Amino acid sequence: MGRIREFDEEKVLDAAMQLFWEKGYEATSLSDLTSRMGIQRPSIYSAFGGKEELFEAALRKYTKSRASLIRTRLQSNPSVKEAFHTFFESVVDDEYAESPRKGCFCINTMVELAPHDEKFEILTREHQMFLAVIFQETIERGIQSGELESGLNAKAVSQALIISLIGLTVMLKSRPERSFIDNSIEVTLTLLK
Amino acid sequence: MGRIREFDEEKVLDAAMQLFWEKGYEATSLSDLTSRMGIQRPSIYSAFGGKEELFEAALRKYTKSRASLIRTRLQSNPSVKEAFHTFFESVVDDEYAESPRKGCFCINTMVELAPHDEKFEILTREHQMFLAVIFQETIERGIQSGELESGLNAKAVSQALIISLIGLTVMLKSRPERSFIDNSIEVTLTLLK
DNA sequence: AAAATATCATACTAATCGGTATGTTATTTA
DNA sequence: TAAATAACATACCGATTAGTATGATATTTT
Repeated sequence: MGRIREFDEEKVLDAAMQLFWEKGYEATSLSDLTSRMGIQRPSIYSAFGGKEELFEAALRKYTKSRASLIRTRLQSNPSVKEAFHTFFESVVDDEYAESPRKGCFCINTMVELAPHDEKFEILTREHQMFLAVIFQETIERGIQSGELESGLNAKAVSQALIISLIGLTVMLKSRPERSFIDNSIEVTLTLLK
Repeated sequence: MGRIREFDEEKVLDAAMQLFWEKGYEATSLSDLTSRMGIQRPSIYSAFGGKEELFEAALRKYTKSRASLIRTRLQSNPSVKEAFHTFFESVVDDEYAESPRKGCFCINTMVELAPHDEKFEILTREHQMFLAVIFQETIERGIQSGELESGLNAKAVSQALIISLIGLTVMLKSRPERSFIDNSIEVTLTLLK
């Protein structure tokens, strides 16, 4: 078997994820990566293949954990309206607390790589579709509990909320006044009737 | 005065704009620029200053023309609801026709540069604020004509629509099914009551 | 213990990056 | 027409890029 690996693959992948998330693909160099991951260049290549494969692995790790976090947050509140409101505001709070504003790794990738690389086009689209399903299930729960109108188009509304969430996340990068964001959330969530 | 400039500054700036719009700042090299602009490297530096200044000039040109286009489109329809619907769908149509999907130059910059460069944070934010005002004026026109309810919060709704437009534009880069987008627009525009 | 194997760190590669120095050509001013 | 000026094209700069060859080190298998 030979010498045993000295670094924790999950830990260094996590470090790479943070870096790619913050700076994007092109602007992150292998030197940046080696210093942040704490391992040497050839170790990256033997463990992950190359810069692009490492990026893909980091993105997959991100989307997986992100989807599970969102599902958990939405399920943790019996009121669907409150659940969405709390969730949207928590996204905003988290982002306002951060500098620089990293936004969402998947959305960043959608903008930077999806138009030029089908692999990332598919990966990012499927993540958004997955989130849309989580939203839809949550809305359907609200309809069944009687909190939301039975005539509500759960699918269409969930898709509109996904679009709004993306827009919010992107807009936050330009550091708008908080009222702009809060107004938008307030108005958009009136779609949950 | 010396020798006269052989290239049209507006034309080469337009070529640079197209390139930055399509590939972003980092992924666009000086070699890409010289071949697309049809001028030599030192000409870029003497006319614009450098890569970053050229990028900023290109972005300013973009935001200026974009805002004026949007204003025109929204004003061209006496019905405010129809105006927004037609406008949103035209954005989608334009993007579906394009390959690769360039999206919005300002939004791309918001994602790539705004978090790391205050100059672009401000520039992109102010463009969105400007668009929000155009939206608001349009909504207020609808209220005055009686097409929209007088109780409508024009400012808040316009901000929500800006957020949705951003989300739409970004989401389109992952080539989602058209129904996803159309559902979102349909639902979101019910905010115009 | 010896052979095999896989990870490690160092140093290197060719290519490309943004930016510039240099000398020539064209135009204006005096 | 001569001097001054500015754009032109070519060729170059040091720095950095992603990726790799090499040899030493550590662990497993035989």
